[in-house]
Amino acid sequence: MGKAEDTKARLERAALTLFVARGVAETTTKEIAMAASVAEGTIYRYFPSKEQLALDLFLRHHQGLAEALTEAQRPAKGLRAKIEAIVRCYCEWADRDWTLFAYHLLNQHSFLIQVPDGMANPVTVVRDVISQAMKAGEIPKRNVDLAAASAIGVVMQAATYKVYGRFTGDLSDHVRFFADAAWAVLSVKEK
Amino acid sequence: MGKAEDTKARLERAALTLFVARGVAETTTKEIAMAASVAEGTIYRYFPSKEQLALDLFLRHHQGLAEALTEAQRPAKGLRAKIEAIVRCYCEWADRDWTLFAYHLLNQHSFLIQVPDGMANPVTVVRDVISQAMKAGEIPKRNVDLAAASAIGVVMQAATYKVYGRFTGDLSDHVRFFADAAWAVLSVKEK
DNA sequence: ATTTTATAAGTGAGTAATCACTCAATTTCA
DNA sequence: TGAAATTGAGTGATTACTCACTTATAAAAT
Repeated sequence: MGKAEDTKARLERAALTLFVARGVAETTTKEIAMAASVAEGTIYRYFPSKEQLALDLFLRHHQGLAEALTEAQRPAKGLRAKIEAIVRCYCEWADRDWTLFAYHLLNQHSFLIQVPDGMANPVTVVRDVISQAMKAGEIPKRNVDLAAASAIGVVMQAATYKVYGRFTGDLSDHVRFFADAAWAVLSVKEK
Repeated sequence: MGKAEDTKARLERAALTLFVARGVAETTTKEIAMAASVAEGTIYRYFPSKEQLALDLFLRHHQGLAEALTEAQRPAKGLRAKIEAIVRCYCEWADRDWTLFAYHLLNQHSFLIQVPDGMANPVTVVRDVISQAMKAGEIPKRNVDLAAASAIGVVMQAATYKVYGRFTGDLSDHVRFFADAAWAVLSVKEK
């Protein structure tokens, strides 16, 4: 890794850690610089602004996750298998870089509206899979967004609880449960 | 309503609306005052600081919701009925004052650690109900926090989607589905 | 090899703007 | 008429960002 790239990576990691620990607005450029062992001015050699740095970090993870989920579910046949593939991929992303994952999870509200049109999107991937399965008659037809939200919530709220420290250990340890639970949610029948 | 109480209520409502629309850190005291049609200084006759105002709003809803959930589930017999009572109560709170609800939902990260020990807590209520049901053998035994997170996620993620505008209409319209889905999550068997 | 030159990387004091909060003066109203 | 409520200009502190300058790196010329 070149010197410049190393500096940029150090800045991103320092910012990430602070953003998760104290929030984006509450983190100062001086703190980021100190944590990365550079002067404040150096930040602006690599990023046009603090906000852009924060957005870059978000979008990179957002797009990367979306593409990984797309690839993960593609070879799987049938909704049940696709769900498991998606859940496994998601949990592995979370466990691989928990700080980045937590940052993405905690700051969706701020950045989701700034996702460029056409950029790969984790939510869309899941929605499309569910929509297909409804058309194919694999699960009961209902409001797709509602069903997707509830199914996704099964995993995301567990991840959120881990961020809050309410439970510990790898998310991946619970892939089977999450997949079964999401499947159960989507299979709920109108009575 | 007295004049002072009216001013205080207007300030709270103005702050709430702005906090949801733009975030707490991004909302200035000047904006809050303008939205409430008072001078900036008036804020400080009713609240010691902007942060305390934000915390007050959060804690009042947090505690109110926890107490309502406790009452709602008490008379219900059996987990299935308790779940439905909890879900219905939660959705009604959301629909009754959506701005306050959205504020609470979007700012848990910042305020949850500041909840005083012993204060009624929505999460604890649900956790206890699930824990009881596991002990009673109504549902399979597993990590209570994990199960609670996934069950709660079914409803909370749907609420989050509504905040993002991904779907519209009252949450209460889907109580039956949420309850069925949460029940299905908790009933998932180890294989 | 040594010096010169060019470019990239890094620095940190300084700047302009913002913002939460104060307080002396004014208005409201019982 | 006195207490309570309100006002808004003022204050001190903070902060994102700039920029003139220094240092490191490497290529080119001698």
